[in-house]
Amino acid sequence: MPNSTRNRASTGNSAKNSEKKTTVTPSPERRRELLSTAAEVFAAQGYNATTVRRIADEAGMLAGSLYYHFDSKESMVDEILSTFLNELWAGYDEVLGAGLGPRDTVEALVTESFREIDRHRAAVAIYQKESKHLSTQPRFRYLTESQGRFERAWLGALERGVAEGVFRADLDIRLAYRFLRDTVWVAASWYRPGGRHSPEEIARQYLSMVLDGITPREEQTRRDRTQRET
Amino acid sequence: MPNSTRNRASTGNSAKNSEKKTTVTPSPERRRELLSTAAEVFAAQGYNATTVRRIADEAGMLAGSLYYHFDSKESMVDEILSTFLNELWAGYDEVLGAGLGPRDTVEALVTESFREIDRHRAAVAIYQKESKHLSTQPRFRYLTESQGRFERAWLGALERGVAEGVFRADLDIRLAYRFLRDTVWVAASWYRPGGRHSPEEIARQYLSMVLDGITPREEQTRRDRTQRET
DNA sequence: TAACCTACCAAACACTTGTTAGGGAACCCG
DNA sequence: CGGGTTCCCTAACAAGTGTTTGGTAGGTTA
Repeated sequence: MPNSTRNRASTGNSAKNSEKKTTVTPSPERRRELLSTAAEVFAAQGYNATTVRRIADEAGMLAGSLYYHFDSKESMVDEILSTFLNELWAGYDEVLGAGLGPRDTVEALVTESFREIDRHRAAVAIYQKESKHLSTQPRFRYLTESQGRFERAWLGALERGVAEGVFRADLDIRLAYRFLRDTVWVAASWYRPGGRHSPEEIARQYLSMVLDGITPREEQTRRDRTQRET
Repeated sequence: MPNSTRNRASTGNSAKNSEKKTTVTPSPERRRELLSTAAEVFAAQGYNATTVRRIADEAGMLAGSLYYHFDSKESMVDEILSTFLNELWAGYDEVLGAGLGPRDTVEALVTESFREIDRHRAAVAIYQKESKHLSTQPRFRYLTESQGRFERAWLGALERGVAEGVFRADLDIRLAYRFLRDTVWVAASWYRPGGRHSPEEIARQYLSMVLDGITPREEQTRRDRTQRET
């Protein structure tokens, strides 16, 4: 594995820089197609349990043919996860740069997260299951970095919220952060695009539970009681 | 894999029943020790990514020696998960049979869950990551069944709660169920026994967020405002 | 037509995987 | 002492793994 002889330079190109680019140039559209099916299989079976033969099978070709488009199985997850995280942070940065208040920030982040789950369900599922032990490899260091940005963004919003009195003062901030983070992302394990609820609808419900709890508030109690008496 | 010849019957026992019991009898304590380290590795690396050589290494022995105690890698996860689920349901059944009201039931289930996480952190982590694709195999059908009991228990408590007015009437019950279930069990991914918070303490915080939300309620707002003005 | 490029196949290679077979050291029991 | 049991090691096997190599059908270009 470490000393895999770099080949495919048989046409005798410039021998100076050992660029990763192969001499052939697969079409980016086909790459995306294959990555999409690969992501689906990874998400369903788990990364390690998925054989490249299975991916090829799902794509209607043989195992070796995948290596015309990608240079390793690892590169596939890498590309799946990194493109997902790039799009995710594009959305997040927009929210974080909008100068919203803490509560609006939290709401916007949650909503944006569910939109990303809607768009990248498979990638999110992979991220959840595999990021922990993938991030130990230097190649996937960006996973750890992303997690750090994630934490700072959420913790910041929560802290400001507590300071401004829009969030409860008796919250354990770090616990609340993990609570929010987890509740949002685990949805990828059961969410199916095109189902009964739109991402925005699910976000609304989640926010309602997280912000106000599942027990009735004063006003709601009064209103419900009135309704029940009629 | 399908036609692995059943051996180890060379001593010529009664040839009638093909019992799984081997002729040798490893000590149950040693089994538990090995299962504990195996669970730790499974939880950290994932089941498929974990080699039996790695487990043996962690246990200070060689790969083949594990097969004196267990007859397959699959048997190890099986035993880890089933003993965990047995203990879990012992606790759950006690709660469910206590005749509590819906809210007390939910509180007791959550608290019990965190106690189980405290005791079986590794097993819970494995259950989360692997149960989905393990449950497709007939050997692990009990995982699916357990999930069904799980769902009925939670949904029942939630429905009764809504009917009695102790939970909000506008809840999407199934969404709330998944919300509760996930928020509780994902804690196993970051929880470390012996940390700052006891299981009961974490359960209290979680319940506080789930039941009352993270925004201040009327009374709290008033009290906090008073405190801040002093 | 000839040269070339894209996208795949067929077949293998090197390695890792779970698992097995036989043996042997330490210990208990008679 | 001698037989038996417990627990592990050494050494291998067969299947499966990711990956590479060379080839080739079909389309495009000149």
